Amino acid sequence: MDRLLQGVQIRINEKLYLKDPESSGLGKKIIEFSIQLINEIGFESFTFKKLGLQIGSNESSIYRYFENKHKLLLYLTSWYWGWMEYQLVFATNSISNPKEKLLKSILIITREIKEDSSFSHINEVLLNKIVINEYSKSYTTKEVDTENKEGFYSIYKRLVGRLGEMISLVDADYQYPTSLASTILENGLHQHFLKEHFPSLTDCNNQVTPTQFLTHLVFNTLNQKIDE
Amino acid sequence: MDRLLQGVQIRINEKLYLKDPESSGLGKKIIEFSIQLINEIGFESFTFKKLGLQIGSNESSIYRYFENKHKLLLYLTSWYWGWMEYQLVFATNSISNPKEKLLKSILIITREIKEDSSFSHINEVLLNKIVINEYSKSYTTKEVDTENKEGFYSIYKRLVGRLGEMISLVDADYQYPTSLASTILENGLHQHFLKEHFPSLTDCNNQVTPTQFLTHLVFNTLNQKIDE
DNA sequence: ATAATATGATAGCAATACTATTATATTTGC
DNA sequence: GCAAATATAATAGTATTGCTATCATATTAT
Repeated sequence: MDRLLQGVQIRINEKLYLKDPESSGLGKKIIEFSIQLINEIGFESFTFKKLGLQIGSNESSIYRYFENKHKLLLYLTSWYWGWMEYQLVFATNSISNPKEKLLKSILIITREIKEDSSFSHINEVLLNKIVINEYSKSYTTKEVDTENKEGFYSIYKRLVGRLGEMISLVDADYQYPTSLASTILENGLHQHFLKEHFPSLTDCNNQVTPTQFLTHLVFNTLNQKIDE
Repeated sequence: MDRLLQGVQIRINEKLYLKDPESSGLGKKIIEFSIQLINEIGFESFTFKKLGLQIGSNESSIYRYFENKHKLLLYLTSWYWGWMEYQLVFATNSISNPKEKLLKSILIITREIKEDSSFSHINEVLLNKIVINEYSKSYTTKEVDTENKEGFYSIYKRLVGRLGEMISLVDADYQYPTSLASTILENGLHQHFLKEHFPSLTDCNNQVTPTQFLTHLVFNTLNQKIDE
């Protein structure tokens, strides 16, 4: 994974930024340290002023890259889903058996990110935590419908689409492939969240992973055995 | 349902308010109109000042009932889950067949609330929409662990517990009853959200309900046929 | 009628979420 | 290597938010 990604750039909707953060040192610092700071203090308390302080830069300079922190969150999460999509396609491309392919996809999507692939200034371990804790805030706003039209969620939607297709390839008669796909994505995050903050609301723990739960759920729903 | 509920009060954690909103006319107005206003403008834009304006009351008076809008949201959503629990217990109490009981429970939990039971100042149709759109904000905060210890989520947790037990009664060997229960609760809301804002991410629509999707999911997962 | 309590009005304060302006670096193009 | 262009920094300012405090005026209870 590592080496290969160095040549790949994840394409983010251009309307999410005023100036491409990948185009300068300051831009990259904004991305790198916003991930750290959001993790530390949470998205609500996070401000451009505090970020400026952290990176020894000025609030006004950050505003030249992003209109506001909401757009920054959309940028970060889009990057995450783009990265996820890349991993998914890369790892499953060569698999022809539909069941095996779906199995692998569920693993990639629902596993915990434990090591930074360190191909860039983006720490995927921390970004994964941000997505677990804050992703829902990016779409539970009054502006969601206009922002959806602007294409701010298109990478995520594409990912759900890919997963839905894989489900249909395993069972063409299954009636809810898209709902099941979105459930895997969303519940994958949610079980990780519960494991951390509400252990009494999940069976996942250090022994049992969200991947196991969801793999069992999906394959039983599709009336398939997991044969290897 | 209607008549009976008039004699029942939903018990909310006392730490969520400074003064019980059920204890006065102003308190009830706060609840009634906060539900309306949050629905109209969204939780982010909602402020006590705006609410005061709506009910012809003063910002400072509202602060005598609730410390802040976050506590108010916790109050409203706790009420919702308490109401849901009441409906669940009431409707399934007399059912002895475990499968039938679970089937009914899934229906109650995942159905759309279409009519106001109008036994009080609380509009359940609007409150259901708030829960769909804003519930995740009540727990995706940096304070979630302390607030959890204070018992602010206890009603929701009890509800997941009840559902998990019902699942185990259908299939005692199933390994993930609690995760499945929390998935039903959470994904029930999420599919409704997707139906409204991201129709391409769900198979649910005017013909297909989240209830159908989740019923199929749960019973297949438990390797059960839905026999009636 | 008086005392207690609830509500309303007003003021004020620190932080947020910006925008605007001007000054100073840094980069680039010739 | 220098001027011009561009990027960043510093400072100031504004409306709004999220409160707290104080005092005045209703309302209710005894």
